Amino acid sequence: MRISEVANATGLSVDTLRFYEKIGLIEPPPRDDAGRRDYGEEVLKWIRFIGQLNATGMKQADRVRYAQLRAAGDSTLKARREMLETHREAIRSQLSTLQDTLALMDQKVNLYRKLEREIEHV
Amino acid sequence: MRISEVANATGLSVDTLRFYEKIGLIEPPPRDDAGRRDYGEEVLKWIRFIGQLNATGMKQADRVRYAQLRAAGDSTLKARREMLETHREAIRSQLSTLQDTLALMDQKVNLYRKLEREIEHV
DNA sequence: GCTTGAGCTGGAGTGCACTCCAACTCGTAT
DNA sequence: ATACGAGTTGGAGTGCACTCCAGCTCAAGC
Repeated sequence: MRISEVANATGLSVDTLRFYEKIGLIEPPPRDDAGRRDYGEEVLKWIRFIGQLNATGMKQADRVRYAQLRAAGDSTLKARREMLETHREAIRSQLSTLQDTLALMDQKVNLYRKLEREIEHV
Repeated sequence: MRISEVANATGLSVDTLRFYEKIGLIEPPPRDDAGRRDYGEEVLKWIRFIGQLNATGMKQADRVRYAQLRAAGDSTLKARREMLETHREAIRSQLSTLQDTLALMDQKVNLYRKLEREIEHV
């Protein structure tokens, strides 16, 4: 796959893909005869995964660290698991913040509706 | 209340409080005889609220817009309610991303534990 | 009356995560 | 043969949300 195809398939820009490679978040893919990046299919799964880590608030430095552990092979399984467990806790705490705030939004929206009706009736 | 007390009570820094005032997120409080900011208690509630909007991903520009509507009084009730409803939807979508990713973390952690055991037994 | 500490202002600096640019090389279509 | 589009590099620029700084004033304690 060429870089533009990966961009299309993932929603990342071509520039972001090269940037991710530069910082070590994506393994440098092999090149074709013209020197162009030639990605394998498996990169799509990886990009989706780091996208999920991103969307759930993992810092870039940590994603890079995870990527490097992954690239280093089986000896880093424990370290990777520990990172995921830490992130899992971060997600749990975000979930509870979001749930609290969702309840607050519901409450405020109802209050505002009520106030809007009262003002209308003046 | 003086600015350092507000900082202490909210966890924001003194600089951030002044910055929030500069961009219109906090109403300029009255000053004492020496020209120092003299905050009322109600600012704490407001800061906690904007902190929740922040923690749930509302952009600064939108929080400022909400603050300005609030400062403008009752005629903006509808606009504020609509902002909160929009944000409520954003929260719902974040919740589902987080839940999906939490499930994925659980799955991966279990897989990693399994692999660690297998490698240990070699 | 002098030091210390908190607060003040306007403006510069920081860190993160991209995003864009100039100047170049290839491969394909006309 | 040439024009065009997609790709390449190294490096500069952007936007967000703070964070820090210099140089100042003021109030309270010794």
